[in-house]
Parts: sequence; structure tokens; C-alpha cells
Amino acid sequence: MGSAGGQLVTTRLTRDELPVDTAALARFLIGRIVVRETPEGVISGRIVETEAYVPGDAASHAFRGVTPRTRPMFLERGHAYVYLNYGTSWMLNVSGEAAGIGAGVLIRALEPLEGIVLMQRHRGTDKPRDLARGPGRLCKALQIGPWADGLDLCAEGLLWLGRDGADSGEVGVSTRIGITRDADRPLRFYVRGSPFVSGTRALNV
DNA sequence: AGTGCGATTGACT
DNA sequence: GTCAATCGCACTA
Repeated sequence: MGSAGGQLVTTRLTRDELPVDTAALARFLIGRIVVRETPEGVISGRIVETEAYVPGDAASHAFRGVTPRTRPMFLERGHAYVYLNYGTSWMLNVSGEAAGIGAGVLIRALEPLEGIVLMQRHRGTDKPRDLARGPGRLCKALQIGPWADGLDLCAEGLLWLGRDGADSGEVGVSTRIGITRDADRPLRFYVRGSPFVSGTRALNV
């Protein structure tokens, strides 16, 4: 678990340790860390909620094949797919399969770790619980936008995935939020009991 | 070229 | 609890 002094060191995830399966990756990413390096300082948060959009999934943007928007979903696992939803909210996804297969993991919520003051500034709220609870909110808190689309999240840079030694806690599984097609599949993963998870009470049992 | 809609959010009753 | 905002994209023609 923690190193000497109780300070947990964050190390970057290598592509080799990412499961080559989008549902497994969504489960794997629970408890991992998103690190954002800004000119003003580092912002990071622990992933507490994900959703998998798997091959052959009618709810996935990649379902109808490669398009200009979904091209990053077809990159080798570990690349960012960032898109604008409802004209208002940016969404961060991690591609989940081998190159040429379209799939991704939506990062839905973070528990703030570092750079909380910066997150508060970006979000316009002080409430820790609301800083990164929701896929659009976490992108706003970390200033993730179209500049990050297609980025390799296993490489050194302004946005990457990491891990420390912390225990992720008990992981629950439910149906996905806000979709209409293939809505009954158990492809949402979350930390049970975490106040930083989005969704209704019933989904988070 | 035109149109309908969504992997959400924030404001409001 | 309800509901409108907002816009790039994918689909139809």
C-alpha cells in the first residue's frame, strides 16, 4: 500500500498492464488515477466510476464504424476519445481494444486528490463532492477538451493515467446511465459507498 | 444542404 | 422533482 511517510507515489500506467478487453478495462480503471498537468499546477483524481462501450454495442459511438469523430475509439487501447455532448459537456473516454476495433471506457467520476483549488476555480464551486462527479464536470474541472482527443494516455504529457498503492474499495456493477440502446447491459462500474459517484441511489447499491 | 438528436448539466418549481 | 440550453455530428436526400 502506501510508501514510507504515508505519501502515495503516482506512477504512469503502461499499455502492457491495460486489459485488452473494454469491459475488463473499465473495471481495471476503477481506483486508478487521472493526472492533468496544467501551467498552474497538477490536478489529479481517483477514478470512482466508469462505463464500458464494447464492440458490437448499439450504445457505442463506434457501432456504425469509423467516422471523423469516433476515429480515436479505433486506436490501440489507452488513447483518449474526447467529444462534446448536448453541445455543452465534454466527455473523456479511454480506447479499449486492439487497433482497428472501436470501443471505449467513459470516465464518469473522480474523487479529487491534487489541485483541488484549481478544480474549484475551473468548476465555479467549492463543494468537493461536486467537483468531478459526472463526466462533463470532471472534464471541466481538469480542463479536458478537444485538444486531448487522440492523446496517448500511457505516454508522458499533459494528461495521463496512473496508479498508486491505494485500495480501490468494493466495486459495484450496474446498467449504464443516460442511454436508450443496449440499456440493460451491466457495463457500469463504481466504488460502492463513494460520495463522489454520480447516478441515483438505486443504481449505486 | 437540411435536420434530428444526444454516454449532461444547472437552474428552477 | 421537471426542463431548457446548445452544437457538432451522422443520417437522409
